[in-house]
Amino acid sequence: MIQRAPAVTSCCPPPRDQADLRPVEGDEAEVELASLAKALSHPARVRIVRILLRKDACVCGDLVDELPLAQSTVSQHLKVLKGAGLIRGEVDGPRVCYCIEPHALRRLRALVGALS
Amino acid sequence: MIQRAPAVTSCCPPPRDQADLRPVEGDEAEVELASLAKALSHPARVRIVRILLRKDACVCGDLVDELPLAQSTVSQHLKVLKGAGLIRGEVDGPRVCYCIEPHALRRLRALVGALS
DNA sequence: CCATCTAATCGTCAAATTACGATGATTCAG
DNA sequence: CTGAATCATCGTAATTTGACGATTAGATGG
Repeated sequence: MIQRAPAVTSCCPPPRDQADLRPVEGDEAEVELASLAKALSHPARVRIVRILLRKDACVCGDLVDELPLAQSTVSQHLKVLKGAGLIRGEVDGPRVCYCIEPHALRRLRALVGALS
Repeated sequence: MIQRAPAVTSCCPPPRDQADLRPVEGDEAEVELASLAKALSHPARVRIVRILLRKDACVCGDLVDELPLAQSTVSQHLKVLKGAGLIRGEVDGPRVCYCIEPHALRRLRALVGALS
């Protein structure tokens, strides 16, 4: 059992809501959807997103405890999610605090929703 | 310019609407979302889905004409989409007629929508 | 039957993905 | 300053992906 300092509440305040005016169709939208889908194309990454959503606040290495993967592997998955813009990481002392990027999820919903 | 016989209208009649009772959370849902996302994790496959949606009816080798890819590559992408359950292919004489599997798209929307 | 057309499959290659342990960088406690 | 803790990065190996040309399998038309 590893002890850790209590989680900081909301080290990643949700950014201001803002409408996304980019189109949901066309070549760019297709590449964008493919990119977001690729980030979610691995069960571990879907799980990370779910954990971050559930905990609402941001966790850091707790993710490693929740996943049956090595720390370096989790770090790689986090990098992929961050690269796609789905999460954000904020340095908080020796830890890094990850949280969902809400507008990226909204964008994903919009793009998937446009597949009608 | 390649001439082809006129497209058959609706060789893939949409199946009966039916509510999907499977949960949108939990391990299975995560694997399912990852699987669907993986199918859409390539721009060519997103494009194929969009084309099939736009044409509403099902096209076959016309997809090859619309994509800057070799026939065998398109066939592979179609196989991936079919494997994920997103499209269906029906043999129509010497051709194969592909169309969207609407309930799979609904399922995808539900799973993505559950990422709240 | 035979030639043709369509689409799937095979074989191949380069590149990307996924996983891990080891190593580095950074921060904090003492 | 030192050591411990946390996390990123590196190096590596196994697997998968994506692309293509060539070939195979079926169906149609003559």
